[in-house]
Amino acid sequence: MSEETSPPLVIAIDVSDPALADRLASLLAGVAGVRLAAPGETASIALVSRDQPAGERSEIELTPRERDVLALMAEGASNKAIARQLGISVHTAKFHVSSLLDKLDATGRTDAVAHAARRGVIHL
Amino acid sequence: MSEETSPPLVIAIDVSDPALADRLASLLAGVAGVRLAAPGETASIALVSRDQPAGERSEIELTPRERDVLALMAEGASNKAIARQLGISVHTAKFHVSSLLDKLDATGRTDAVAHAARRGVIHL
DNA sequence: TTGGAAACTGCCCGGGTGGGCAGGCGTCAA
DNA sequence: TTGACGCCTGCCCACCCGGGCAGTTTCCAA
Repeated sequence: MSEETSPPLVIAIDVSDPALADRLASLLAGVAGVRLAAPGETASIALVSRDQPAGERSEIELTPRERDVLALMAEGASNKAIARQLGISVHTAKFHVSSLLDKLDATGRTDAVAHAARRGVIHL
Repeated sequence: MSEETSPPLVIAIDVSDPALADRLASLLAGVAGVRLAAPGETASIALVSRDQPAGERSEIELTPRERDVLALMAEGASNKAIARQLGISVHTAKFHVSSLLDKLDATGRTDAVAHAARRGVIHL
């Protein structure tokens, strides 16, 4: 073979804005070692849009501790598990969870991680 | 290039595999019109990993009813709420939830929607 | 110094959750 | 016909969850 150091990266463009998608496509077209995925092809890497609709930059303000708790919640951790892994009491874990539900405008922990994921606060 | 027709695209690399992330970074470094986001900077576009762990292309098989229940779970609905909206008993709702926990290999409903989202079974 | 925010802990309690048990029905393929 | 499967229902029970109450400490800014 012609000694490929590594197989070309297959990249999918998953951007709703057509103009931006087009621009990305032409930019990547000239890059060696990269190939754009055919429609329907399973790519290993994707280019995705990351900004909120521009009016909704609702950077929900979470404290460091709340982020810790939120991350564990997204792993399905119970209050007891959160407490153990963070070295705090169950009561404190519940305290943080309660704040999270409040800030994320959620009715329960499942709703909370779903909201957080939707708003880009966490990445699943 | 007499003039910049548009500002450079700020791209974030959000890939867990360090080697792959590195490769992407060096590939993109030489592309005109593209700039890599600084750590913490809010990028408009992100490169994300898209493939399952390669052995686990597990198109998890859910029954139609299970998809209904899963969608409601992702909205934070309780078993009672699921039952009411689907016109079934709470027991049946619990039955479907239980099947979902099993199929999604989750420890609880929060874990279930997180897993489903990660595996692309649902979109948040 | 005073105040506020973050983080932490405790107790109580109604309701939700998850697991186990034991069934029912209709459909569809072997 | 017999089985498998999806879908449905019921009861029991230990445990978890979320909300309310009240309190502590530390740290930082006004």
